[in-house]
Amino acid sequence: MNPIMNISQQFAAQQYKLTPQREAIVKVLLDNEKDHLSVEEVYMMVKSTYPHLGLATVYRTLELLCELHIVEKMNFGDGVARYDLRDNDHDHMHHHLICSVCGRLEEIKDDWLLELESRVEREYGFKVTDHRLDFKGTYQTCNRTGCKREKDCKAVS
Amino acid sequence: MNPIMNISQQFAAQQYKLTPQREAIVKVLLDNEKDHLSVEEVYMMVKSTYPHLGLATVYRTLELLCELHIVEKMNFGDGVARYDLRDNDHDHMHHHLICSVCGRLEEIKDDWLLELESRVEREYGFKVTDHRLDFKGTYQTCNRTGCKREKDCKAVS
DNA sequence: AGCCTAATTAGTAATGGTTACGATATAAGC
DNA sequence: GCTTATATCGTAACCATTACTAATTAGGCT
Repeated sequence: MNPIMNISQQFAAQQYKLTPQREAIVKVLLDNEKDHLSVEEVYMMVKSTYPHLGLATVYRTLELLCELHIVEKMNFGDGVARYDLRDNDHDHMHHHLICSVCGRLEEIKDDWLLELESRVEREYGFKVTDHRLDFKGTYQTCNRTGCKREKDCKAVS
Repeated sequence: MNPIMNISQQFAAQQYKLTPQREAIVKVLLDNEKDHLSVEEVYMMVKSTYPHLGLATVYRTLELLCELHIVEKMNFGDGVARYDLRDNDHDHMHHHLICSVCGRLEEIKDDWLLELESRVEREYGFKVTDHRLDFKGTYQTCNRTGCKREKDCKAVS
């Protein structure tokens, strides 16, 4: 099914109105589904096709999309929240590689933690509903020189 | 070795001065090593034994401790940075359980990811230097009723 | 097609965590 | 003790986010 139709139906089903602003924002997310856009980035991109748009609307819409499980809000320690479209099938299951050299952020669309989650349940009596797994490091193709300490310390892991 | 002596040596080794303020802050961290204190929490606790203390000093000191690898800065999505003492032996290796019901945050002092890290290196050409693994869910002892959606959406995962 | 009304938006002010800054104080080496 | 680079204090500035108000609009109803 056309993803925008799908999302539009989810809006209607919960009595949310599908305004042109919301539609434009969703379209930007779909066009950039590989990225993890910040609010400011989404704002800028939507502005180019819909110049009359308030920043607060972007905040409100992304929060709404989060509530509808259409996007996931996350924080990579650069001081801004970022949003990622959720897969219908894999739900919350993906991990990240964050390169200290080039800053690239790659997504691994796999769930490697099923084994560990059952172990947590067994050993700690803790039923996992969601998880987060990020790896920080460097790509072998990114030959690095010098010390990266400062950059790493400013960020929150 | 006395941990405060150890840290004091690390300060000296890098020509940082061991001021009473810094010592008081480190002492609070050592006294609460199970917790993940926020800046404000550290500030309050140090104030009780060292009333004449500026908030900015706490920020600066915690950043310094992070630079020296004595603490780790992290973000659990509640809007404030939190700091955790690093083990000398296990370095960055620990995971978290975060309970949606009671808000409890438990640390797992184990490294379950060595296998996955070598897999990342093999399959993605990515050399891991650090990682983060958090599980969200509920303790079986926390019987829950109702919907938790809203709370989860406000937070960043 | 044209109302009605609750939902939505724009614009901006307020908030709150964090950082920057200038003047004062102080730890450590001589 | 004196010197000086370093650290502290208090506060103002900063910036992402949220709250608020008046004006607009989508969608249901006739």
